Amino acid sequence: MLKTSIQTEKAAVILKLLGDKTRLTMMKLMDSHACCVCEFVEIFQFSQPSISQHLRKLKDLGLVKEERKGQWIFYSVNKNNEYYSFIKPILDQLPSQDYKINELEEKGTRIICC
Amino acid sequence: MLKTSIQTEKAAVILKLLGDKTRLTMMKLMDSHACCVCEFVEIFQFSQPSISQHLRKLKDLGLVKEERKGQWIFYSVNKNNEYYSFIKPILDQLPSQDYKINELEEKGTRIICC
DNA sequence: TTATTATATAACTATTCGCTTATATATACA
DNA sequence: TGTATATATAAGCGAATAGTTATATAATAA
Repeated sequence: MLKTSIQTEKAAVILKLLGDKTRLTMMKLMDSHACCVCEFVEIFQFSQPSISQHLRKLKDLGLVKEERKGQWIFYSVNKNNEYYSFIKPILDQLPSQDYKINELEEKGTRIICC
Repeated sequence: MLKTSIQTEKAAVILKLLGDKTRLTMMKLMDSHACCVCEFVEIFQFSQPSISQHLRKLKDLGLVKEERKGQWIFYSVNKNNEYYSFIKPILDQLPSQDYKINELEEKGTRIICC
């Protein structure tokens, strides 16, 4: 059953997290692709700790999940999270970021593991 | 025609504004009622300037509109704004705040003008 | 006119935020 | 084992945020 309501306070916390261009773009990307930290570093041109800290915040709220594959840790949107139905309509309205993945592939820096 | 996409940067700015419990609650209220500053002061128990500043931010983005009626200025969600279709699904998932209006009416502090 | 009420703006402050660099941890590989 | 690669954490710093108080502006009422 679709969740139709969410605590206002929780909603505000989630929206604040999504209210950062970097995190919002990451979420849009991770909604359709599992990505690792080094890919985000390449895409956003921020330091690796900066990317890790963004992911940490998203993970702390349960919005993303991580899966280690060898030396890499792949992050993706946690679609089993109870708030996924809240954020999905938001992500769906955002322009696709797939071209960023394509750019990685063209540069040969896309990580495809296992 | 429904707008199905929004610039990522603009979306982030809007979500950041909505990512504050006070503003988010105000937006939910104003989606169904026109409210004036003094009512919000009563509801949230913040100073009048604090409320005015929140409304100013929402107005600067075009998310709300104002209408002066005598000594009061009534604020409501601007449903003609190009981003309304972006925020509407968010507001719709939030719990109703109508009880706050009811409380004002019971206390006799609800402003109904003209 | 003068006083009152409603709202806006300015200035200030404590806290939060998002980045940085430095360092620690964990895995892969020679 | 030692070295390189990937990621996480800690500490620090400047900018942004959300509240406050003081003051200005605008409409109403006496």
